[in-house]
Amino acid sequence: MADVGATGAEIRATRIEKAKTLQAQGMNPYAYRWERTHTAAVLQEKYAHLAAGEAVGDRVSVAGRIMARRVFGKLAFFTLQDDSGTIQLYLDKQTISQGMGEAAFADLKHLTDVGDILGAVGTLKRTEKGELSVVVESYTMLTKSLLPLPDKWHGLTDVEKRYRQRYVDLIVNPHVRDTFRKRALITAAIRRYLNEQGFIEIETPVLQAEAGGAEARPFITYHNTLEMQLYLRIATELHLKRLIVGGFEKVYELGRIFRNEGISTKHNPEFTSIEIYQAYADYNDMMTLTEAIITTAAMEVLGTLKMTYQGETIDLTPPWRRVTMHDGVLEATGIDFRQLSDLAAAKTAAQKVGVKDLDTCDTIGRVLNEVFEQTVEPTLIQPTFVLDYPVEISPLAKPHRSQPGLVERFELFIVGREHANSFSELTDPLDQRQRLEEQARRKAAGDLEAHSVDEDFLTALEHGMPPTGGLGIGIDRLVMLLTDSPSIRDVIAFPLLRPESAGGQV
RNA sequence: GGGUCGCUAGCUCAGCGGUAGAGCACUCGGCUUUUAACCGAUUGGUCUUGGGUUCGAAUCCCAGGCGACCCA
Repeated sequence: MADVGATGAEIRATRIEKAKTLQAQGMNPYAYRWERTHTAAVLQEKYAHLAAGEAVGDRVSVAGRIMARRVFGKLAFFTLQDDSGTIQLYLDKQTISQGMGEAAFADLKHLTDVGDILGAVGTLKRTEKGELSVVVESYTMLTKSLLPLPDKWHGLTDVEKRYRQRYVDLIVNPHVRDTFRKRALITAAIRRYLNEQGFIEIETPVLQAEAGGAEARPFITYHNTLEMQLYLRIATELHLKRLIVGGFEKVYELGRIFRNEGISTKHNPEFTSIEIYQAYADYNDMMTLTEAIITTAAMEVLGTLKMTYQGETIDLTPPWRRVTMHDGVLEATGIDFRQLSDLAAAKTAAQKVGVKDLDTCDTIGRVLNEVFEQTVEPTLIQPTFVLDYPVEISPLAKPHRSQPGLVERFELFIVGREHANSFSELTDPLDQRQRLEEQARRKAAGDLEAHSVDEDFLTALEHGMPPTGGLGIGIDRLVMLLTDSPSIRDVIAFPLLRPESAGGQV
């Protein structure tokens, strides 16, 4: 193995040789199991009291990946990383020779690399420099790594490589593992809270004959035996409502949604939402529930409701501000849409305050929404419920009990982004049919995101759905908020990327 | 969809018309208290792909690929 170079291929070849050498010495470089007594974090805590230079005879067994090697003539220090943290291995020639024979220390120097997964048995001591260490009596190669890890100091920073090779990102960037641990804590805390409140989680179909429940373009797939086109769900709404019709009074589903739309720092084609439906409740109850869920999640991972996101201070302490869409727009622009009854006048007023892209707005309500999105949304940094949306952009929401032309709907905004969407659900089957048929007309006229008519859903409503409050929360955005992550790709383990080999290789 | 920027050694980056560079990693030698260990010696490249301009292209031009950011 003399004269090896340092290209990736050469490093790999060298390591394969090392694995063969280990094998020839009777050590399987791909072991079956390891009996571990302690994780790194448990050791660090249990022996926190050891003073520098102090040693104890307790024999422990650890395992993990070698993240750093500092090798001297007859002494070496390895940093071993496991799921819980890191622990230093103190490897001196004399101790290892006693445990494993004369050649063991030289083998350690020549046959192990950063990246290998090692098991080690030994006693504990805190070195004179203050690092808790396992004084190794014997070690075992558990897995020989063939590929080098990124630069130990700079790590892996290339975002494309981080997403494409997330396993490397996770090995060398500890905060990435933290983010996904927190994501798991958040979803677990939300489920625990809802279960305690008497909600049950029911899984509804991902494959659907009609993709309904939201304004979005679906993914299309094909079932061979049925010989039919199917859609991946764009929402869980219409099936969860069927369950309310069926007599469940508190249901939810936390799961994957698919929308065939653009990719950005805030959008991944598959993402996770939770939708929650509660019989005999309205959107006011849902606001309280939203506050409870998000504060529960925040306390779980942050332990406080006062937090920062990308340098901005956010206070999640309820109750959160509530403002109607009309009042929000009036505040931001001086335009009072309640005084406007003419589409052209509404557009003129909107243009006057710098709102663009009004061409497709064919009703005053849609103009209002456009003005809201462009002038108010980005300013809603602290948690804010925006209430009472135009009926034409809310085809599944119940008409407002006192405001004609509006529905009982709110969206929650934090750091200028939508985090939740909720209605007093529309339960009148005839009104619902009219609204969906209007959507179907828009779809026929070329609106790719318009709702489709789901006849079975309408039939369910005709059997009678109790008054119901519904709520959807975007889990990825919530995790972004609570982990201070700037991009949705930071909270999705394997975000969708175009394959490197795709396209016009000549 | 439009604009801007990026892609050079395993990793992080220089080089911007004249023989392809550094640090870390790798390999070899030395070293029993390191933690970005240190000292010494090597080694490592289809400069994202394809065209073009030029005596000469990593560098300039055109087109493609992949990504990042901003805008829609």
